[in-house]
Amino acid sequence: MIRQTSQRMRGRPREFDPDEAIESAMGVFWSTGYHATSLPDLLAATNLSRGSLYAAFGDKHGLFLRALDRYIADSLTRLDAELDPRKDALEGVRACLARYVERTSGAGAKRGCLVVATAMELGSHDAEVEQRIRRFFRTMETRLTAALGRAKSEGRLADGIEPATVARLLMCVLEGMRVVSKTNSDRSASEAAVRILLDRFGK
Amino acid sequence: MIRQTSQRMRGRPREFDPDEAIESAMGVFWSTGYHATSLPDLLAATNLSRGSLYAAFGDKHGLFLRALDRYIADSLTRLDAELDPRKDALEGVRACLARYVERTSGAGAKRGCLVVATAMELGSHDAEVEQRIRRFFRTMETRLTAALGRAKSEGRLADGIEPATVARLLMCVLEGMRVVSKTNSDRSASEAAVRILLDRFGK
DNA sequence: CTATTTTATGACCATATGGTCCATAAATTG
DNA sequence: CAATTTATGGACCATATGGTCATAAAATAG
Repeated sequence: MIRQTSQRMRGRPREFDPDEAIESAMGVFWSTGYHATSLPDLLAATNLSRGSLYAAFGDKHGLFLRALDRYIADSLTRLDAELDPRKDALEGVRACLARYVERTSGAGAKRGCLVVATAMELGSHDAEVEQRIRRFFRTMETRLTAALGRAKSEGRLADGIEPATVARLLMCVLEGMRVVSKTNSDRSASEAAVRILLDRFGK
Repeated sequence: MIRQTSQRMRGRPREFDPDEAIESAMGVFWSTGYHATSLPDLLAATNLSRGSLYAAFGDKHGLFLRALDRYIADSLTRLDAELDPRKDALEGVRACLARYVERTSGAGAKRGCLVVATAMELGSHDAEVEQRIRRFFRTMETRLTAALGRAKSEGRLADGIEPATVARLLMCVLEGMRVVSKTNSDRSASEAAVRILLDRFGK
């Protein structure tokens, strides 16, 4: 079933790129949600026939998991770039907040976030999904805590501010922005809300 | 179709209480989501036959709207009680935050929030739903702004803190808690996050 | 070349879906 | 009582659903 694309294999070669298919499927699930996405939707987006899709990914759920994994990996890659230990820690956190403001403003805002949508739609009904979401949130919170810990050791955090506590607060703020922006993508309000946080917790 | 239960009507009287049916339907939509809830699910929860349900509520979507309206009304009732102008404003905000911490902790946390789930699942695909969610968020933010405005005029807010900005921040924090708590209902983390906010913005 | 292995295609399937309809029951009115 | 109005339950319907399978096509091995 799984094969190395780099090496010459026996049978008829695959005519599509599985990564591209996952990327396309991710887009549909992202804008439409899991249950509201039908097989025909996925076939149209990926340009696959039913048989090919099932042979490659097992079923709709399997494909969804792959798409979710890709979305999460992309998110963490961006987060890692921003919170790179070689860069200024507080500046990294600031960049991260700025990105969320950016993503939840204007036209693209209404698309929301695949992780948040999935957490709400399947969170407590699908163990495989739940585990992935939990792990993602935990990882993100851990990275934020680490960055804030560095900021603190550099004396850049206001007195009495605990990195872990602020990290949890930021998690709520960031994921909350994705919810609120579904019906209100006013950029300046988000910017002000984020600025007030940095003003009060940094120094 | 719509009739006054208080007044005597001509034909056979209804054998069920529509409000109870809406309440039951709300429960199912709340734990299961819109698309994942089937007609049989709703019939079982409400103890109605198909005919009765369709006669009373039009269709699944109509019933959902009624359930959503009820959920929103309940939420705003609680919010109003907490932010009652006759009570201490900052204390009211504190109570509101405490209630969200409560709701997102322990066993019941994983049920999430019907508004947040709906915003993510149907937000940008269903105009009637979107309007309701937008209005709810707008109302909630307005009430928080008003309460914070009162707190400020009583000198209970830290210097340079804008009520509208904090209200938006609180919106994100509160709705974000509902997302994060789907996979992590650790109470103490939420408590600490909320406390840090009150410590820094109140006085 | 033939045999083998793998993929692609789309017809096909069983079932679940939301929604409609109607015969019957039950209550009210005159 | 008869007539009227409404509610009920469930049979029924068209369609959409996720999923399977037989066959054809393309590549390699010998």
